[in-house]
Amino acid sequence: MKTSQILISTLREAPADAEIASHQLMLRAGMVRQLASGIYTWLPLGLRVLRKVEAIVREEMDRAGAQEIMMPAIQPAELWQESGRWEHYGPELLRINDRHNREFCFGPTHEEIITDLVRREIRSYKQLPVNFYQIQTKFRDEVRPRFGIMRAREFLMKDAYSFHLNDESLRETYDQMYQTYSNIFTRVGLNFRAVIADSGNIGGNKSHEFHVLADSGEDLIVFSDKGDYAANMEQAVAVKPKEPRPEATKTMETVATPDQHSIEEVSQFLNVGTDQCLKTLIVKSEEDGLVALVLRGDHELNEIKAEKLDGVMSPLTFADNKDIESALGCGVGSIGPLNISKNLSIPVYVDHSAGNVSDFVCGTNSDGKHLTGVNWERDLPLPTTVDIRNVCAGDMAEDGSGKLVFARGIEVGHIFQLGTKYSTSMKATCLDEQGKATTLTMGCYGIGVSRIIAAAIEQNNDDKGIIWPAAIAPFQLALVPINMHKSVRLREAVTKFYEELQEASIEVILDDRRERPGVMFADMELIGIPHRFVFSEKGLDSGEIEYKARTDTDNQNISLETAIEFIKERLV
RNA sequence: CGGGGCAUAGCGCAGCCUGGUAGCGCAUCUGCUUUGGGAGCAGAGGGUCGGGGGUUCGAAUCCCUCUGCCCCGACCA
Repeated sequence: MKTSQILISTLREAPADAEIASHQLMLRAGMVRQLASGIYTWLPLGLRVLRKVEAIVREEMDRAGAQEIMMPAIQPAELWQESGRWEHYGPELLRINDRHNREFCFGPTHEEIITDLVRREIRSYKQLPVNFYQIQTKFRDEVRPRFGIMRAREFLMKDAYSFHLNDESLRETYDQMYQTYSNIFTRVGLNFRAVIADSGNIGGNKSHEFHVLADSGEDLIVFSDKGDYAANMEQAVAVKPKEPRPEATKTMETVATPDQHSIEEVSQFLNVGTDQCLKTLIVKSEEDGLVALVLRGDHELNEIKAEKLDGVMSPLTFADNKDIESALGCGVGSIGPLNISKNLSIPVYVDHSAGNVSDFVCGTNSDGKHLTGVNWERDLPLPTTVDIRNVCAGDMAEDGSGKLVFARGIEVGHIFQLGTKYSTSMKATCLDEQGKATTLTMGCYGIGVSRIIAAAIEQNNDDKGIIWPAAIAPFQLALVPINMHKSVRLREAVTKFYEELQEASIEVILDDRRERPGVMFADMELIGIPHRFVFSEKGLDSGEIEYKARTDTDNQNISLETAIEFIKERLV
């Protein structure tokens, strides 16, 4: 390809809207252009990258025995009503009506469609297991699209759905997909990590997210500094403290704490650590009542964990000030666990760590005073403790292999053992060996194909621009001739070399624009081509051309004779 | 959904406070010169100042309204 044949639309300055590196560079390098919030056009260069990623995903999925299909982007409401998600999915689901005023949606995911297909087409256990996938445009009307292609509303996704007669078969395919995903992200050239993820509401199911590690990542992931344990923040288990609770040494006293509300204020006022204070959060229960959650003052509530507790409303909803005033007779800053279950008969859940503090400070359920020297079991009963907090850096990993460290990640893949959630509601069955109708069990596996590109740039860029991993670069090699228009000899030598490279199936882009060298260098670096040859009159005299990898700091001269061999070695 | 900000040429911005026929840099086009890290000179084109309404002799500028885009937040006891 020559630059005269492909749109090179580079920008010297980043558009003011773009914040993070990948967004700025994709715009500056002419990979994408925004049409509306979260909706992008892919320009020729960007599309070449997208197709590369797609090809890798497709190859690995095919290798794993999955079958490619393509389902409609527009889906009828009936199927979503059948699964129950027409009501539950919320405003992220873009709903549309056709000319007959029938209801449809633009697919944010395809469980309903594939389940409908499979219940019609798959009759016998002999056809199982089966794994269908597609690479297709999705639309999710995100609360807040941001960071360009990273969190777009319209985006390209690979989604796969497997169907099985039993859980054992599901686990096999799940493990295979885990391996396939690792292969894909390794081939793309990403530094990634698989982490344990939220397994949803269906018990016993497993889920892993694949995260590309990057400081700009929206997700917080934690992993063991020594072992294999890795999880996302929502899911990371805060283990129960091993050491026993210290003995009580103080007597319980009520102290005046005028106008001290937050944990910070109270701990400073009383000159005790925040880890010696307990905070009591009041959330709504399923039956329109209240539930108390008790945490150490220095710990954060994990809402995902909390909303799974018996009786707690899901999604987690904090009680508002009015409810608290009327139920407890005090402001939010003065709540304490003492007598709360006895007097108000609301359930109390105590976090493991909070249950392990002695001589603690807490609210009294009346404004202007707090209790000090409070101790579990002596002053109030300690219920069975639960895990309802976010882990902290330095906590012990769940598998005991080491201490937890934090990193930021960009979620590029998610695999999930769905179970029978959709096959039950949509009655997807097939006949087993005994000729009996059996509900299928299901797995689903997603990859954010377009997001991979943003993630790759986040991990690979410098002040000059993008540095593509070789596997997804739009071109492998840039040919930059200097003053080609002034020298017939140079033009002929470059053209001959270019044709030889094409013969050798090397993906080369020849910069045949009549630009000054600096412009061509800057553009090829911004676009992120991994390798570069420079041709000049001077070099031809000695039969040499200049080579520089995108990541090199210096040029090296190599013989034109051996240049093709030279580059071939570097492209393997 | 709540809060904040922005909207002037393809991109980046100034002008607005204090109303008087719209400007800078880059990019684009033409010519000449130049040619190893985003060239120089000369010239040219390109704007319903996001839309609508109002005030005024006169609105990019003041007022109202709508729309779009960006950012932050949605863990507080």
